Parts: sequence; structure tokens; C-alpha cells
Amino acid sequence: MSNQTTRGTGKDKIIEVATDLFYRQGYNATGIQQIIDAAGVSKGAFYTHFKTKEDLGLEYMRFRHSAEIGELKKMLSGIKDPYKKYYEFNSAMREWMKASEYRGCAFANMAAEVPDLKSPIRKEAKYHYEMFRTIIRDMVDDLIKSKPKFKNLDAKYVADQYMIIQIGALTNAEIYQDTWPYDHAQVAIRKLIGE
Amino acid sequence: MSNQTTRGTGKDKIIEVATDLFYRQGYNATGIQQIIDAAGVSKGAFYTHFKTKEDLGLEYMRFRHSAEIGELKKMLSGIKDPYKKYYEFNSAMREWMKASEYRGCAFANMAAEVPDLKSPIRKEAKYHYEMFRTIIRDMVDDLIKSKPKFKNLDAKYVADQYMIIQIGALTNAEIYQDTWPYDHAQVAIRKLIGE
DNA sequence: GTCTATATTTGGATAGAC
DNA sequence: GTCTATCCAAATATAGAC
Repeated sequence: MSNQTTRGTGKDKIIEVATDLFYRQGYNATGIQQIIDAAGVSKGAFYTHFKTKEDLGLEYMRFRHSAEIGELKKMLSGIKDPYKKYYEFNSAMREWMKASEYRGCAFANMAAEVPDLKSPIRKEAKYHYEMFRTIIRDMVDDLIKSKPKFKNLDAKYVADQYMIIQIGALTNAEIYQDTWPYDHAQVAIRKLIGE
Repeated sequence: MSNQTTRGTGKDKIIEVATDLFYRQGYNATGIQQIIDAAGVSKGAFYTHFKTKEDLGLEYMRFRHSAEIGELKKMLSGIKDPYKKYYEFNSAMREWMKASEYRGCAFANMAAEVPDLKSPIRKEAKYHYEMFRTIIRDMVDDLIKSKPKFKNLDAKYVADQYMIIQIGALTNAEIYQDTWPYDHAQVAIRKLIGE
């Protein structure tokens, strides 16, 4: 009887712990020592799995990327009406803020800690934003196709404006530690489609 | 003949250097050693002026706060027409992004690095946002008073939505290292006032 | 793959002379 | 107020045994 399952290996445990600590404490403020202590592995084991700390940082971003985008897609696929989707997206972001130990956007936070524009950390952050942007774009495309009254809207513009508002609400919610930015965002996204 | 002027003292030089390094490299990534090397002072001198690194971090934030708010007010006072002000605000933010070595919002970046909500760093960040918010609010108040067509707008809501859009554009501009978010923001703020 | 032990640098901060 | 010298803890990373 083997206890060798996919989960629970040293590497996975490290990523799990790092995903929590990097987000909550920040990337630079979290040392390898704390990560291996929390993961219950040795330093030697750590460096067999990850060449550098940056390697783990990238794994952290990929893990969160998959989790966030996955949740978002799942939420959207649960709503059929494009019109409802358009408004529920913002509500879901708001609820997510209330439910989680909120620390703002994990990717913007990483970008704030890693100034070097050529760093793979930066590329990963941009990649996440591009995916986020695409999801919103698809949502807006569906909305415009759904009703004749929206047919004169420019999908690309509406989508990017929607994204700007979401990121703005996210950042303000983090600074103020309050959900009011999402409530105000709700009004702003209404105006985007002339309602 | 004394060389004791207001500028150029050890303390001011440290703040000047730290303001540059904290913003460009990040707060946690910048060590005391690098700061005193760049400022040309000794470690002993540093700790006569600042009790801790956090003390200097707060001075940095206050310095940037005064500079940013000062520039913003100066720019706005140079425009008389409230309507023009409303649109020029966003343009000015865009130009500022293009002109400076852009690293996003200094205060959001600090918040990203300092998770402790009780930290004075956090309070300073929130304070800056409150000031930013007030400036926008005053601008929107003036706009609404200026023309009858705007009299049905709710100043508080429009102002907060304007702020959300600005912060969203700022963050996206940093991730993408591009000014397109400000161009799209321009359209969004137009819709805020029904144009 | 995992461990212990270690190397090396850097972190923030202090003591005491001038 | 400024300096040199020093303290100690923590940082990232490696070597080599099992």
C-alpha cells in the first residue's frame, strides 16, 4: 500500500505553502526558510525541485493564474444569459473580495515587487492580465450579439473599459479594505453599455 | 560663510535618494546599505535621523504624496473651464506616465509590500488615496455646477467612478507598460457624465 | 529525493570615538 | 551630527552523505 499520491509530494506541498505565503506576506518578505518550515521539508529538498526562488515565484503565479481563471470561467459558465453575465461578473469579484483574505491582485503585487521589466515574473503577470482581458472581451461579445439595442457598441472598447474598472475597483478595495469600490463599479459598467 | 542650507543636509539627501530607490526598486528590495552608499553618508548618520527603516519608508511616502498632489493641484489650477479640467485630468495622468520612469502607483506598491493592515504605511497609503479622491470630487462638483445639463448627476458617485477608472488605468498601464489604458479611460469617463 | 551542515552575502540596527 | 567598527539574524544557495 503506497502513500505516493499525486498530492502531498514535497514539491506540491512547497507550491501550496508558497501560494499562501507569497500572497499574504508578499514575495520579497517571504524567505525560503519560512516556506520549507511550513512545508515540512528540508532546504536540500527545496533546491532539488526549484533552481531558484524566482522559479518558485513563477510556479506560484501559474498556480494562482489557473485557480483564478478557472473559478472565473466556472462562474460564468453557470450563467446562461449574457446580460446577466455582464453584471454578475462584477458581483462575483466583489463577493470574492469579501470571502477571501483579501490582498489585492496577486499579479499586480508581484509586478510591484519585481521592477525589472525583462523578468519572467513580469511576463507572467502580463499573461494573466491578457487572459483576464480575453474573458471579459468574450463576455462583452456575447452581450452585444444577444440584443439589437447593443449592436452599435464597440466590443473591444467596452471590454477594455470594463477591465479598467474592474482593476480599479480591485485596487481601491485593497487600499480601503472595503467593498464600496465594487458598488460604484457596478454603476460605471452600466453606463458603459448606455444603461 | 556657512554651507548649512536647507537642502543638502544628510537627512534631506537620504530622503531624496530613498524616494528614488524605493519607487524604482521597491521598498523591501532596497537595503539601508544601498541608500547610505547612494546618499554618501554613514550608517551611523542614517540612524540618527531615522529610528527604523519604516520611518524612512513613511518619509518617502509623505514626500511623494506632497509632490504628486502638488503637481496635480498646480495642473488643475492652470485650467479655468471645469469641463476642460474634467478631461484634462486623465490626459495629464497619461502624460505623466509617459514622462516618468513609470512604476505604477507608489502607494499601492507600498501596500502590496506591507500586508499588515495596522501598519502606518497602510494608513499613509489610504491617506493619499483620500486626498486623490477629494481632488476628483471637487473637480466633479465644479463641473456639475458649471452647466445645467449636468445638474442631475450625483457628484459623489461620478467622482468615485472617475477615481476607480483612473486607478484602473494606472495599474493596467504599469502591467502593459503602455498608454492604451488611459485612452480607453478617456472614453469611460465621458460616459460617466452621459456624453 | 531527502537530509544535515555549511558557505556567503546581506538584512536592519547599535556602540562608542570624534 | 557624523564617523568606523561591530552585532546578530536572516537572506539565497550549495555540498555531500544516505
